[in-house]
Formats: sequence, structure tokens, C-alpha cells
Amino acid sequence: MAQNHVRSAGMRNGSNGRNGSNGTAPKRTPGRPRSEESRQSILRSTLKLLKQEGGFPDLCIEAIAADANVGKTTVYRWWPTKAALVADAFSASAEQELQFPNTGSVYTDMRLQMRGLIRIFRSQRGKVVAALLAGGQSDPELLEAYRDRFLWPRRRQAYQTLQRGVDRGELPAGSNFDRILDTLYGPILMRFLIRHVKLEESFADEVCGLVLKGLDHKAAR
Amino acid sequence: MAQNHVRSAGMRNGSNGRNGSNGTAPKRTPGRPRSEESRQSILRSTLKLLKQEGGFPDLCIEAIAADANVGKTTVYRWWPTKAALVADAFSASAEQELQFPNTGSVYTDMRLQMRGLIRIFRSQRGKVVAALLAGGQSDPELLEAYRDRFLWPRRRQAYQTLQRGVDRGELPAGSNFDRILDTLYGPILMRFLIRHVKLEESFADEVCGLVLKGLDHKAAR
Amino acid sequence: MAQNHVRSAGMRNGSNGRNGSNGTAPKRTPGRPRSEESRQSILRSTLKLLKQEGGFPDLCIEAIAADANVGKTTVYRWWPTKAALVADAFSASAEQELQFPNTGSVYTDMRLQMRGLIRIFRSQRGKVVAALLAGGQSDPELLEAYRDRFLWPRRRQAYQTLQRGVDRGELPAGSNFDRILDTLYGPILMRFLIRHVKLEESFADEVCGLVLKGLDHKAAR
Amino acid sequence: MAQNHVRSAGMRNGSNGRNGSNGTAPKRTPGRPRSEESRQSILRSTLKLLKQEGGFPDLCIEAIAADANVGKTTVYRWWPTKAALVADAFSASAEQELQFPNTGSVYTDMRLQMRGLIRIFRSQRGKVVAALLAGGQSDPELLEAYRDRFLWPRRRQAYQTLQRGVDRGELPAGSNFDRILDTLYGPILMRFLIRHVKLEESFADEVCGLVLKGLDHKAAR
DNA sequence: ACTTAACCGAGACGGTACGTCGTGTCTTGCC
DNA sequence: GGCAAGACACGACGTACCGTCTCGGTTAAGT
Repeated sequence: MAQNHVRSAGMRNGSNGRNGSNGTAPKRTPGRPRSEESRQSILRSTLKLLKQEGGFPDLCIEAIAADANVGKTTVYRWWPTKAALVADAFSASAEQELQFPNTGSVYTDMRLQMRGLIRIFRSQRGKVVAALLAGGQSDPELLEAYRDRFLWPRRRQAYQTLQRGVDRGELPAGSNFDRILDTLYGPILMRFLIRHVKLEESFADEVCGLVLKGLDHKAAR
Repeated sequence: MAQNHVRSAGMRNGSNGRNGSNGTAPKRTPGRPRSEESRQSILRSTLKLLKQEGGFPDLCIEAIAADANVGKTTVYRWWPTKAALVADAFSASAEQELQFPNTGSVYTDMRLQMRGLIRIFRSQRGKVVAALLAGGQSDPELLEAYRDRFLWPRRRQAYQTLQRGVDRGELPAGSNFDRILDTLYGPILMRFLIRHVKLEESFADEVCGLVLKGLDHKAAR
Repeated sequence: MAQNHVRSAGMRNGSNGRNGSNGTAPKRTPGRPRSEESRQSILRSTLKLLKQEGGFPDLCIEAIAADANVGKTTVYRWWPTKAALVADAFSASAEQELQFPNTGSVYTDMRLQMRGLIRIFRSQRGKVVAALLAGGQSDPELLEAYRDRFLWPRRRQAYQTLQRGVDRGELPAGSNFDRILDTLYGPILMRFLIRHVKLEESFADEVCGLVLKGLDHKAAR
Repeated sequence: MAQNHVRSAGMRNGSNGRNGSNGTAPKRTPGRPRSEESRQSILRSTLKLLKQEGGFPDLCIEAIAADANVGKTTVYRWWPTKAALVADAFSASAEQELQFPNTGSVYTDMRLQMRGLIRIFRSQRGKVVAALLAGGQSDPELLEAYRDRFLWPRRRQAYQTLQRGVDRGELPAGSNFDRILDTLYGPILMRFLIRHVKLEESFADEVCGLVLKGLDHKAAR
């Protein structure tokens, strides 16, 4: 629900969202408007450097500004911390992905989406997620950003997928969705972060088998 | 007793592994022996500061040395990186806890141990684990330290617990233990790290119910 | 009245240099005329801040613009450098003071005027003069402004005063006026700038005594 | 008298000044001693850059550190401000110069020394003095440094020179030395700083003539 | 009345230098 | 040879101003 940025870099001027009843004046703040070009250049450089070096801690704003051909001030003007910047950059890159399919089977829907997640975790993009979660351990705002922009949007879709399963009778009515979802995704996250066992796409199938197969006739609450 | 660090600098001298009666090599290098007092003071300060500040990234060796009343050189002499130091400090504090009980029921054995883990995660010690995992995302050695000193010792015990379940017929023969364990512990780790849902001890019961109850008559492979 | 700045940007338009009756060029450029209010506000703020902070080097245009409730652009539009601005501000504040009296005695005329100068040096206005001279050491234009607007106007009057002395026979004919004047004012400037001895008004009397008394019967060339 | 540095970069260790009655322990502070090489390198670079660029205000510590192959920290460790650094650098370069001769004539002694001063003012070194005095107008400590290291040492010598004149009967007994000296040097300083008249060596002769010739039979108090 | 042109405030922009902090290394004298 | 103390070269930090630039909005003179 809370969909705002870490510290809203919001829309101050520009072709911004409708403003109420006043149809005549789009109410721009005075002064030179923010450079959209710079903004995107910064986010692009952030992702680029985040994938290269030793992750979040070795990422330095000085380098981002240099890479983006931008003054350091411009970075600091719009993002209060390195964390907020990374969150924004990640979020900008994680727009329309990891949709849930609708195959008529909860098991298949979840399984396929989880496989997609594992694919992302194993790609370059995985480093960004790891950096975000790692950074979040010492920066509550960053963690909140991860939840708001990555976790909740997807989980809302997951709720619908599970609900379809309930409606179809595949899952018992009254199932605790969060409990199920954490039990499905937790194992993937664990292998992703701890790396004690190689994370394969097939692991999605295994976890789904373990968790969902047992549900169709046993109680999940 | 003498805990070596990640990039083992071995034991050169000092009051290490007793060799009084051993006739093979009473060899002690010349010079002043390593100060056991300093060593412990450093590890103590490391843990202390790790719990306080913004976790691993904000932890600085300068502060540790100051807090421990020790020269920076002494820290660098014995630990090659901040990560190694933290790993050692963590390791030194990870006494024998989280033993698995043997109640005659896999379900109960796992459930109780998982509750213990959640208790630790929710305590001050949790911050250290979080810091270690966070740091490990950009430092493979640190992550390896976590696995070697925290994960594997416990998991070896868990294997035995599960095996007892198999022996008793509670679990199907040929069960993939790692798959089961990751499905049990992953959800806890997920809630611990992402904090999207409050991590309660009862969550251990719920996950065990979801995962283990379905196993006694469904195949886990 | 309209004081141009060092690197004269001339007068383009505005309610400046009255040209009502002048038939040659009543030419006024089109467009909005320069805001006299802003101009004075800027000069006022410049002097104000120059007296406060650490003098010329710590004076910053950003602060002037803010203090004057004026856009930075407006300052830069009319004054090419900080130095030019300060020179203008100083110049605008250097009303007709420090007139030379005409008592019938060179000694008295000089002495009284020098006392007036010392009074100014010891007042708030002194800080501005000091800032101007200090800034001038690394900015020839600024120094030139000091000379043109402060030194020469007064010195021209001083020449007349000395000439009256020559005419009256108080000073030898053929006296080198600059040499005399520098010998009179140099000591005051020295104490003002170096502050090794407190600068008192009576010092004017002492220097005049030392320099002028010896002149009426000894040759000054 | 007060001969200390701006903020004494004093002698903490090294082959320092005799320490009282204890002949055995030269009492070195612990830790790595200050690098004499760095110190000199910094002072050298400071003078070099001060002569080049636009004087004191354009001198930047970053450039000094770079030119001296030294960390910025090292500069800041030993000199609190740019001003203090310049004062030190200047002082280190102004050791044994501008001695007063002893020719048997006050007039000649002063005249020759003043000519030497003018030579310095007209040389590259003059820029440093100007920078020091300019900086001093907004930095009392810097001005104090100028007085302590440049003015007073020389003035003490000047007192002796004048006293010899009194002893010889060239100057009236009870002469106010500071008044005389300011009247002699002030004019030179004025022409040096304001540059309204070219500063020639012969000006020393002229001022001495004007001031000292009148003294041998007129009272200087 | 309408256009044109220059002004104005606000404030974002790419930069440069600031003074500070932490890094990992080194150099001392003492233990 | 370990140890504390602490100076060293280095590099990134986050801030302050620089001088430039774009905005929307005046304010007149010249149509």
C-alpha cells in the first residue's frame, strides 16, 4: 500500500499528476525544473556500478556522479542516502516483471513464478537484490523500500493466485496466505543468500511439491 | 579454544593448544608471545560495536581498537580483514547453543530447536547474525565463515534428528534432508531479514505443521 | 549618482543619468528597466556582510543575494566579479567626507583631516577599507577601484592644501607632494593594517609634527 | 617577545631543545615521530604556489598537498588554517635577512636596511608578504603571526640602531622609536600595498631625508 | 491592445575545494 | 617479536559556493 519512495523524490514540477479541481494552472514551482536526463543517468550509473564492484558497500557516490556526468550535489539533492538511491534505481528497473500466470492450477502458477524469481536471483540483477537486502539490515528505510517496491506488489498478486486456488478447491478455505508464501519463498531466499546449496530453478518445483501438495487435504490453519 | 580466523593465520605462539606433555614439538617462537588479553578485548569490542551501530558497514576498525584499548596494528596483525574479525568474534560467541532435543518425535525436535533459533534472532545476538549475512553478500569469505561456524555444525545435528525420524518411520526413507531443512528454516530467515511480518516463536510451529505433517504420507522424493 | 562598477557595464537603461532635456540621445532600450530597488538592496547587503564576516574572502555572493532578497542572476548580470561589486558598494558609501579644512595653516589642515581619516579607520567603515585593500592585493581591479574612488579624489584636495602652504611659505617651493603625503598617511595606514600599535587620533598630530615641522626650514627637495 | 607559532606546531619529539635537569631522557612522545621531510615539502610547495596563482585566496590546500606529495590530512594535522600555513612558510623563508648595518650613522643604517626591504617587496617574496597582510585583515591570528615573526624581530634590531643614534647624539634623547619607525616604514608599505606610485629603492632615501634630517635639531618628543 | 525585449525571483545544474573520517601501512620506544 | 601510540598517503565523504542555465512572471516601449 505504502508505495512512496524512501524519501519521496516526488514530483515537484513537470507534467505532474492531475491537481484537483483547478484545470487551468498545473501549478509549477518556480525555478529551473529538475533535469529528467540527469535523474535517469544517475539511476542507470547506479545499477551499472552496483553490478560491477563489491556490491553495495563498495559503491561510492563519487563514482556514480562521475559516471553519470553529473555533479555530486545533484545526487545528494535528490537522494538522502546511498541506500535510497539504490532502492530507487532498483525499483525503476523492477517495474513489470515476475507476473503470475493463470494456468488454472495454483501449483503450476506458483511454480512458474518462483522459477522466474530464481532466474532473476541467478542473473546480474540478483546482485542488486542482495545488495538491497544486505544494506537493509543496517538501514530500516532501505529495507522498507525493498518491501514497498518489490515484496508487496508481488505479494498482492500472489494473494490473488492463491485465492484462485482456494476458489477452485485446491487449497483449503481459510488458508493463511502469508504463512504459505513465506514457506514457499523463504527457502529460495535462504539458498540465494547463504549459498550453502546451489540455487537451481528446479528447487522451485521441489518446494512447491513439499508445501503445496501437502495442503490440498491437510489443514493450513 | 583458540579460534583462528577466516584466512587462518595459524597459531604461531601464545598460550595455545596445550603441548606440555607432548614430546614432539614444544617449539615456541622467540619474542613476546601474543597477548591473550588483547585478543579477547578486541573480539569483545567487535561484538559490542556490531550490536550498536549500523551493523557491519558502519563498524570501523579504528573504533574497535580504541574501544579495546589496543593499537590498530594489533588488530591488523591478527585479522586480515574486517570480515575475518567479525567472523572470529561471532564464532567465539557462538557457544554451544541450539542443541536439538531428542523427544522421540521429529516434529517436536525440530519445532523446539526452531523456536530456540527464533529466540536468538529476536535477541541482541540476532543483530550480529544479520550483520554477518549482510556483510557476506559482498564478501564471500564472511559468508563462508557463517556457513562453517554457524550453519554446518547445526545442520549436522539436524541431519541426525531427521535420520531418527526416518528410522522411526516418521519421514519417508530417501528424504532429501537439505530440501526439508531449507524449507523449514528458510521461512524463518525470510521473516527475520525482510521483517515484513513480525517473527514470532509460534511461526516455528506453523512451518513445521505445514512442512512436516505433509511428509509422513506424501513423498519428499 | 549612478555609480558604475569597475569593469564598467555602462548604463543601458533605467532611470539613470537624467537625459530629459538633452536632445542628443533620449534613447531608452526597450524591455523592463533595471530595478533600482534591487541594485541598492544588493549594495546595502554587500556592505553589511562585508562588515560582519571575515572580510572580503569570506564574503559570498550567494549570501548577498539571499540577504538582499534577490536572485543570484541579478547580481551576476550587473557585476562581473565579487571585487567589482565590493568596489561599487564601497564607492556608493564613500560620500563626501574627509574634506580638508582651510585654516590658514598646512599643519592644522592636514592634522585635522588625518584625524578624520583615523576616525573612519577606527569605525565600522574601516573594515570595508581594510577588506578592499586586502582583496586588492590579489585583484588589481579592486585595488584600482580603491585608488580611483578613495585615494585620488582626496589626494587632489590634499595637493591644493599643500599648495596653499607653499604659497604661504610654510612649505618650500618645489616640494614633492606625493612624497610628503605618503610620509604623512603611510604611518597611519601601517598602524591601521598591522595593528602593532593602537591607532589613536593623536598619532595624526605626532606624524604631522615629525614630518611637517621639519619641512618649513629644511628642504623637501 | 611572543615568538610562538600561530598554533604552535612546536617540537613534540625529535632532537628538541634541552630539557632542564634531566640529562638522561630526552622525553620523546610515543608513536611515530613527525616527518620532517613532509613538513619541509609542504612549506616549500606553499611558497611555490603562493607566488604563482592569484595570491592567498586562490591558494588551495588540496593543491599544496598534491604538489608536496602529501596527504591532505597531514597538512590539516599540523596547521589549523591556510593562514597559519602561509605564515609558517613565510617565516621559514624569512630567517636571516634584512639585518641592520652599523655604519656609524643612523641615517645610513636605516636607509640601507629600508632599501633592502624595498628590494624584497619588489621581488617574488613581496607577493607573500602582501598575501600575509591581506589575509591578516580577516584573520587576526595571521596578522599576529606576521607581527611576531616579521615585524618584531626586525624592530628589535631597529630599536638598537636608533639607540646608537641617540647615544651618538644624532637623535634627541627620549625619542619615541615606534613613532619614528612607523613614519619611516609606513610610507614604503603604503606604496607597496596601494601601488599608486611606483615603489623605487630611492624612496628609502627620500623618506629618511624627510624624517630623520628634521630630527637632529627638532624634538621628536 | 498587442508584441517584443529585457528584467526579475527562484532554484537546479556541472563543478571545485573544503575539512573530516577511516583505511591499511609505517615507524618509533617500551616490554 | 608483540604491543601502544600515532604519523603517514590515500580516497570518499557530505557541504558550501561558484558561475551558468532555465523556468514563469513582470514591466515598459514600440507598434
